[in-house]
Amino acid sequence: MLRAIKPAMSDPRSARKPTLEDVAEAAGVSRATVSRVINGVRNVDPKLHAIVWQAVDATGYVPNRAARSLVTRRSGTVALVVSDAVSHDDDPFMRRFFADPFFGRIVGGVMSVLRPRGIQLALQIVGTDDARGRLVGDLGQGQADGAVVLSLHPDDTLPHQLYEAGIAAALVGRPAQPVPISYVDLANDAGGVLAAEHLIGRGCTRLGMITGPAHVPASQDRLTGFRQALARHGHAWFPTVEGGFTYESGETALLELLERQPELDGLFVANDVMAQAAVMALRGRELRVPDDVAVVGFDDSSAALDARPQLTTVRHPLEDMAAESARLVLARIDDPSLRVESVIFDPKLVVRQSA
Amino acid sequence: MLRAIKPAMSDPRSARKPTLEDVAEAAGVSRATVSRVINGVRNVDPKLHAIVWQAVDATGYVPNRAARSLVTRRSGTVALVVSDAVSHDDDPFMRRFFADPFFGRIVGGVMSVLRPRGIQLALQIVGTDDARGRLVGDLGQGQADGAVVLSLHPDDTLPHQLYEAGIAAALVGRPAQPVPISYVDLANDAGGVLAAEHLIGRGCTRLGMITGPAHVPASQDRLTGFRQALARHGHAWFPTVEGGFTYESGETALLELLERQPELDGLFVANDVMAQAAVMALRGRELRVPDDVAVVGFDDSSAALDARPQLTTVRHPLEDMAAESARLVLARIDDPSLRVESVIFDPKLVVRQSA
DNA sequence: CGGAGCATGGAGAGCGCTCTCCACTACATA
DNA sequence: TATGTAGTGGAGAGCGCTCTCCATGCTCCG
Repeated sequence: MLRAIKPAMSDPRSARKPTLEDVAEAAGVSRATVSRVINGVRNVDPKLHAIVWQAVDATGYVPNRAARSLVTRRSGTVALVVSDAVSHDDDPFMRRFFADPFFGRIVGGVMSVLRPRGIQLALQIVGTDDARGRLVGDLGQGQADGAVVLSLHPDDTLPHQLYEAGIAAALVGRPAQPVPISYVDLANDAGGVLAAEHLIGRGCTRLGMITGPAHVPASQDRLTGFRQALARHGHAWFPTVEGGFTYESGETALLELLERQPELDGLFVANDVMAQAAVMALRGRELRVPDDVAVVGFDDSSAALDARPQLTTVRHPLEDMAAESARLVLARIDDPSLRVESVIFDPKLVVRQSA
Repeated sequence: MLRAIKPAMSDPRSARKPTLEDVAEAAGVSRATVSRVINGVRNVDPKLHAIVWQAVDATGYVPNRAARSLVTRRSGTVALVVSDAVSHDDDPFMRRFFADPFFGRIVGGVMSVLRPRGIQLALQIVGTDDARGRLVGDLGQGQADGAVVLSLHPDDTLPHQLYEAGIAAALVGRPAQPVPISYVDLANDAGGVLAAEHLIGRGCTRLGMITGPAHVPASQDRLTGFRQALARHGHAWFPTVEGGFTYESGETALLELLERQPELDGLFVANDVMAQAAVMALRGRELRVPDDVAVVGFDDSSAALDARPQLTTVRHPLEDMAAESARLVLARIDDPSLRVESVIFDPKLVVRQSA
């Protein structure tokens, strides 16, 4: 007596998935023709075209991505790489980073471009140099066709490695070291200008600024814009204190600034977290915000809303920037010879209570 | 005269990537042996082992994932699926969702499990039924080995479709409709108990609750826990008003609640956003928080920190839950016959100023 | 000393797909 | 009728890998 050799088709896990071959047989054509129809290439008789699609429906065929990318050398995937220089991979900083809306807004922006084109988004986090090396290898091998890179550290070597490896990439944020890779960025200097003009418009005359770390390009640009706008209005000089983008550094910086300019009535802070700290510290000194000192922050992060009074701040169009970075990567994948490009977005002042 | 046929190796894009074959040649062994070494299987002479790794280094070999998964039928990828029932894919709700730390915390939790094992995370957003169908097809074809699913809508059919298709999956949050898929969840009822006991501990006697939508399991559980804990303390009845988890609904609900219980001195609200709205509305009625009415929220979201006074609230261990869901998927991929499992996490009360 | 038994490495098939060739038909042109 | 020219579909190679078989060489015991 013979036993059936075919496995039970009831369990979808063991059921053999239909292949191109099966569709071809069902449609009575060759594998190649089915492939042509599915990929919409070349001249296929419209009659056959219809028959093939019918067979696809009937068999429930879904193309096998692995097989396809093995031959096309395209994975249909773009990686979103978060690169940071932490000592170990489970750094608490990363936890904070993920919990920050910043990350989600970028994901949303990138997805809005990728999804309509049926391209996958693969998330990659690299904290160590070792991980970066592996990532470059994997991308070079075609694990993804390109990468949108979030470099969180100014000394990050990843952009350069990606360039060396010839991987299609775009950076979110101008790289600290010039590197021939396209990037999107915010016109940080324009943000500084916005802050300056708002404070001057309010009638502030004794201004000051808490800057970000001097080696971060965005910090420099915010300062430059602020300074130039003030200069245009005749303010040749104002005190600045460098902060580290953290709450504590904002507090310290404010106290130092007050020492150097006790009459301060207008303050620009290079990010919201430090601005929030500054506002708290001002109130601790019995200075009212905005009546005694008007404060403008930067980022429009959740810190701006947590602060009391809520912060007037400079806002990134982050989703749009992320979307554009995805477009840049896609363009580069299509045509690697494309010239390196940068797209700069304009910030917007969000007026709340602090200024 | 002969021209060199080999392409210039200077451009990494056109340079042929080394394959197993190349490594085998360099090591003077067969392809199969190299494969064995790289995958760490079976008995390979330690001497050859060393030689092979040396050849891997020398050639800069990186395995081709597509080729490998074509034969192993494993992609080495887990999908993080966000499933919602929106009319079109670019719903503003999605924008808000991505900007919410909730999303990032889950990504972080899932990554913490996947990364050490070298497994990719692919992000998938499905808003329409059509997209859901395609997703199930793609996953069935092996685009990913399994999926962590965030179902944002109680009527979502995706979990059931995944089960039908035999795809390894785990849900974050108990499904509204029972379905044989593992899930992680918060002990929402325990959260209700925490809130009740905190309010009673403060001496509140005239209690009330603003619940979430009745059809959302989490809402029901929060109410149940709160009710049972109060009952244990002799509070047989308290007024409840149903809200919709939105700011506006919280406002409206509070006003209705005050009408039914003007003497209210203790309030439990099923999420922070509504709680924040309730606090504002209470202050608008000249009722002090927490002195006149103590308020406990739920989620420990950014709304809890935005509120003034800041909210005492019930906190999810969201990262841990997400990590566990990833573990469940991985376990199921390894052994599809595993029984369906649920892992319930305990919430924690975060005491701030509102109660 | 012969053969069983085991450790080890190689040969080769084949995963599902794309894409280059090539064959064939149909029609126009010489 | 012989030849040129599209347009169309099929045959088949091969992408890079894993894994099952099989051959080989060795040890060990009767």
